Amino acid sequence: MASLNPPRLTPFLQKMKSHSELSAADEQAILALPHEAVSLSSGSYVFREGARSDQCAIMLSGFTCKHKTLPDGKRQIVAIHMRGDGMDLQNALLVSMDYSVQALTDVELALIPAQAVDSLITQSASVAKAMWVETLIDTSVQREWTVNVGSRIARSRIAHLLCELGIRQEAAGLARRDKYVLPLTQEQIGDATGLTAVHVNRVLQSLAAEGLIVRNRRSVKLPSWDAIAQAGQFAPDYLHPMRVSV
Amino acid sequence: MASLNPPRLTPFLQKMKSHSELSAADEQAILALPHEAVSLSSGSYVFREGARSDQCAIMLSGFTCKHKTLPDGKRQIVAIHMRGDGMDLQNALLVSMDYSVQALTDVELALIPAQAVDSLITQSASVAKAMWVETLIDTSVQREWTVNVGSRIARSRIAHLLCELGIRQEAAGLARRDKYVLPLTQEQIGDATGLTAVHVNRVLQSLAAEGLIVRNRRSVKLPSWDAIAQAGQFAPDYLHPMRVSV
DNA sequence: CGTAACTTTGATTAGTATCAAAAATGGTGG
DNA sequence: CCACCATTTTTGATACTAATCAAAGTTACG
Repeated sequence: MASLNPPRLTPFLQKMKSHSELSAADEQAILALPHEAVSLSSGSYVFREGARSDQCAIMLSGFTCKHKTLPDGKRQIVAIHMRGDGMDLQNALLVSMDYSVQALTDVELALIPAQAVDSLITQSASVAKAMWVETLIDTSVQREWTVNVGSRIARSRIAHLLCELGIRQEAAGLARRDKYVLPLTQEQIGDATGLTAVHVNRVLQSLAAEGLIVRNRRSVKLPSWDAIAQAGQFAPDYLHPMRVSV
Repeated sequence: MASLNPPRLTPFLQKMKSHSELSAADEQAILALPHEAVSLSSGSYVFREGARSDQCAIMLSGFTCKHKTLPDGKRQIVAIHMRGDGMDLQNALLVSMDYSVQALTDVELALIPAQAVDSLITQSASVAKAMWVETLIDTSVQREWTVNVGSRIARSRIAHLLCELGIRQEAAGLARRDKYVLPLTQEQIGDATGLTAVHVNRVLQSLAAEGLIVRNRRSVKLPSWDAIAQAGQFAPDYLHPMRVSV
């Protein structure tokens, strides 16, 4: 189960270290967390709404999203996860999940027994704090998503999402903020921004016409960061200590 | 500064105990947190966007909201707080705030030096976990707010908000879920749901005409819980271990 | 009692959803 | 490597929800 060579959890550790001080012992303990590496193909579910899980998941590669489905069939994507992100750390402590996690691309992730996380944070106060900070940042990002879908017009919502994905991919060492692989279909962009796929398509075309984005298959270029950031009212503070290091 | 008689932090402790096991020593330690009780009048600010604070706040009475202001002047309320809620516990660990906290009514709150919270969680792993759970629940609520403004029509958004406020006031021992004081103006309901005050007014009138709500000054009655819950697609699971105990 | 804040009403417009279908793309098996 | 099928993107026409603008009532409050 555990596998230390190569240390799979390194991306997660890096992210933790970007905002928290960890001792060498803490780092070792995190890397030594027992886990199972799992590969899933695009579209498959990591967790399903309402299920109970005793595992925490950490993204190793690819992209997943968290989404909730409404009685009328609508579906809202509430978060996107990429390399280094921990998902459902709360399974270490909580209850049943009120959302699903689905693979947006082929993904690899590490599944950690929730109990192992629980005992680690019991042992180490600094790891516990670091995990807490992870959650605090998640909350902060979630607040900004609420703002995005609640207060911005379609054009800004989409621009904002594109900026966030750029910054986060850059922070994760996956790409440059102004040129990256967009892991979402237009339908999914709609689910994340509270718009229909048709309208997303029209907005993307208009952004392209203005030269704010250049689309090429599944990748986007953002020729002028300032321009797209302004269109999206994007201010990266809410991503917090997610330092950009490329 | 500290004041143990009467123990002001009891509502907060109760909320923590509703989801986490705490030893007698932990309970004492929480109640003994040094703090200053502060009264603010409606409209005044507890924290301001961008400021840095070295204090955590706990609601003792009244209502506050968290909101973010956009460059175009729009404002999105992203959370509402009431008795027992801890706000900005993250100040124990983090950085600058990317939102403001404003009193919706006259409020009393306890201000705790962030450093005191930090040292408490360093000492007690179980308190640290309980604080973490608080944050996890906040995130869960925030996800549901994202869904609310992102995926629901106006009528459902408002109904959902009314249900949440009812359940939470009931859980906090402030009122019954089906009859409580609504601490928001229609403008503020609009800011929380991503609608204009004018439209909120019209939707409230239509909900009243259907008999789903009965308005009387600042209080609401919800004659049929099932009906309003259905209108709002309200499923309380996202509030998690917030047990209802009246 | 007077004023500011809040709620309500009416008329019009703008933004986005909806519906339907065609075009393009991507992956798969023969 | 091509043909085929499913998925995704694109286009067009229309409907509708909610925003906007403006102003009149109403309520709360000092």
